[in-house]
Amino acid sequence: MKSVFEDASMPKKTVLVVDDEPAIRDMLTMVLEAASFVVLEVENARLAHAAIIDRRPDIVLLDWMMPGTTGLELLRRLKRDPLTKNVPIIMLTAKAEEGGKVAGLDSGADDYVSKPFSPRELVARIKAVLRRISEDEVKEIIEAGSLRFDPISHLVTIAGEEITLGPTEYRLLHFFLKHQNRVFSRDQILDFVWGANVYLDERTIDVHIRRLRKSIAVAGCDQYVQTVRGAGYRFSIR
Amino acid sequence: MKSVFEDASMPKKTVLVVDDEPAIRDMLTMVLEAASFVVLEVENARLAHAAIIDRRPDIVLLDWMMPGTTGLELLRRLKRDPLTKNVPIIMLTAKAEEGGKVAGLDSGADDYVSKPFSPRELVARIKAVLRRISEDEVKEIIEAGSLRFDPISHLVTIAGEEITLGPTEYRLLHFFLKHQNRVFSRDQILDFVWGANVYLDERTIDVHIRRLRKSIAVAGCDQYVQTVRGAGYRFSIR
DNA sequence: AGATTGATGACAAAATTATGACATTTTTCT
DNA sequence: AGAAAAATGTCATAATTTTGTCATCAATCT
Repeated sequence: MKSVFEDASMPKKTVLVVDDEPAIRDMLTMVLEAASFVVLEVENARLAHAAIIDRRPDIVLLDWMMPGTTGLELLRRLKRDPLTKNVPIIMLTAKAEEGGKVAGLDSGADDYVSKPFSPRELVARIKAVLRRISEDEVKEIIEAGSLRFDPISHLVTIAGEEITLGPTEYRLLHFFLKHQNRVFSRDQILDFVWGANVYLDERTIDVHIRRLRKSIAVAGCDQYVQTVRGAGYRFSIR
Repeated sequence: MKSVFEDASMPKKTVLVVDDEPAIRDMLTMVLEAASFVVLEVENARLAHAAIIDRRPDIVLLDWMMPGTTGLELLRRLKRDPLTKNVPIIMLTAKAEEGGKVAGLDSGADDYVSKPFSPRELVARIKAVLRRISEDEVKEIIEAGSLRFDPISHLVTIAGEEITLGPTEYRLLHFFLKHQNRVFSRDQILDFVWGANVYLDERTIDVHIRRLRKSIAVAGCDQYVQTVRGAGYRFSIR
């Protein structure tokens, strides 16, 4: 499966690079432009905030360590502002410090890449985040058997009957519906539904699977959520 | 910049170094071990072939210029043999000759590094190849007779009917399907399906063979799993 | 026939998944 | 803001499956 971003007909995505060191900005710009992104550079948090509102980048690469307002501070500010809180952000950190990692993700970063990183890895992460985001933007009704999923009205029905789902179960079901007839390991499910770098006990997935099954256990729809021993779970109407 | 990937939790990858010059082998070994690879060394093509089958390295570094069978020749041979053709290979060449480069890649090398190279570059290339390989690993639908094996949905069907397999039988069948019409000793099967350095009673293989046969005993598919007395087992639809 | 090698059924231990309960955290409502 | 309700992540425990070995029987070879 080729990445959607390699499609020349597709408008290029814009990345905002926020880093105080010109050398690093240059490096990132080179890498990202080679990967067909449009790159914007700013050197501090204030300019970053302005650029995000002004230029509406598709994603922001934010350096953790910056003089003045730190990346973390900016991250929090951005996530608080309704105008900017939907812009995906990838944090760049010098070291994989556990503390920083957790703090950053808790504050809403979509992913986290520690320096030094390989260009290939960075680009892959960016694309992964963008893919996740753009997938969520697809609002089309999905039907599977007697189950009907309507992302627009945020309504799930089985044989006409409305079903109530918690936020997580809703996302989980949406994910499954978008990728039917395919096994996913718990790891993958975690990545896609919860987001990268979320550390949860693998067993927690089981619990959510159970909750989802319970919720859609009407007309036997819970059978669509299938356990594949030793591999993970699969959604299939057969 | 420091080394990029240092994940102690990952099982170490094994690199086979094929080069006739001891000095170069030593150098490579040092570099690779520093990067947490397990290194195997051999000095010629014949030994290389044996080592690949025997030790199953995750990747091979192959010198272009060698007395006797050249690297290119070995590369072609490896890519022709179904048993070895999936092992990723990086060619090492003395100079970046355009011609050689093209020939090597055309013959199936996964990447190409020209000497002299920086240790960091070499390690980066190796990791890049390993990542690429593991990403698009074996998710191809395989059909044999009325049997259909779909790794994507993790589904095995015979004449349309779904078959249930335990994890081990599933892997065993997958292995057989990828290497049809070829006898494997129990030792080899153990290595391929259970993984190297796993000690199990040889008779256990028999039991799993039987379980696999029983599971696919629909439309006579169990006959595909053939006993080769004194040698091992073979999967063949004839 | 005697010796080897493979096939099978039975088991108990090990591994994996399902579930119900609970403490917290987040959201919603008043 | 404060109370009430909903949602979440973890556990401990139960329910299922899977797996490695054995003991025994069958087939093949010398």
